[in-house]
Amino acid sequence: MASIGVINLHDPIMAAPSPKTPRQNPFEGRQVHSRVVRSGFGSSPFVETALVNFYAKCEEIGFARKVFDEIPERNLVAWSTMISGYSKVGMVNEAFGLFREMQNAGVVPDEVTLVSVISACAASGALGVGRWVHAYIDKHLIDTDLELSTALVNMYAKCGCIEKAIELFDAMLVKDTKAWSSMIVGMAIHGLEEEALYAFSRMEEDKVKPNHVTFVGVLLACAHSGRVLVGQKYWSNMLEFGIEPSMEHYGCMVDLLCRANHVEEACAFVETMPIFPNAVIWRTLLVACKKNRNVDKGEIAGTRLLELEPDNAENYILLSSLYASSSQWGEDELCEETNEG
DNA sequence: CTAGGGTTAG
Repeated sequence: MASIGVINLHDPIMAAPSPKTPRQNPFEGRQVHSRVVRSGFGSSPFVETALVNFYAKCEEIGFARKVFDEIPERNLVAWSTMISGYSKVGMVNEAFGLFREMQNAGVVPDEVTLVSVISACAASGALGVGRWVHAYIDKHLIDTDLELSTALVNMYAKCGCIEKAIELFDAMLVKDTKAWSSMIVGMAIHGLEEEALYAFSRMEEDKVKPNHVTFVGVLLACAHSGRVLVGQKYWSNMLEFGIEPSMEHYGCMVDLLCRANHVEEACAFVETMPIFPNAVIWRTLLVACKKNRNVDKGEIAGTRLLELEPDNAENYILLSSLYASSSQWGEDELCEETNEG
């Protein structure tokens, strides 16, 4: 009997620096896949499912499906893996379709399967499906563990039912970082800024450590409610936690400063970014510059924006309205101004 | 005991 030594860690292929996630190295994974098939381990349900999962995580969803389709006896875990893969890459219709196929095949979903289905509902705003799954959970007495509860809270929040999300969240006995984050982000996107910030303070009292997603919610709440100083305080707080700001965090801060009409400060803040600002950041700045009639800064933002998204017609309209807003058009000036450009 | 799950700005 061949040992697992077929996959030899001293082999040149396997000895390459190990990536943090499979996503970063689909190439090596395919080498392993090839070896798996040749070594005869391909018929193990564990190996088959791991391969489906691997390809899905590499966003090679077509390969994942191919391996899945070739599994002779698909069990619950195999179905769940494929549904999860579709859900994660945003192919929600495929996720729903496969969930239906799975039930038609007589495979009964468990809480792990339903987390992926609920997550697909949240991503697509499919409240009807989400409610159906929730009813299914209640009817079949499926264990609503931490992950499933969090998925439900997130789904209701994303689908506009913030009261339902809060109700479920309050009923949870154990809440971890992801549960709190879902709730805080949900409150923030629903304009419940006070509640979001209060939830954050309760989270601290409960000694649950916030992460980068938690701070997206907190900063969002500050931006939406115009709390510039509070937002800046949380920004420092985030850095103290050793959380490296991501594009989303910078986006929230730019939004925070721009909404408060601190345009110059927002521009200066963007200058300090160690990562290249994306189109959302430049667009936020451009809109603020337009509103504050700051053509100089607006032009810079507009130029960067057009470099990043030359095919987005909206950007050209924004930039033209920047010039329009600054020229203070009156009846007499109209001709002069238009002749200039 | 080994294969599947939740949170991220506009």
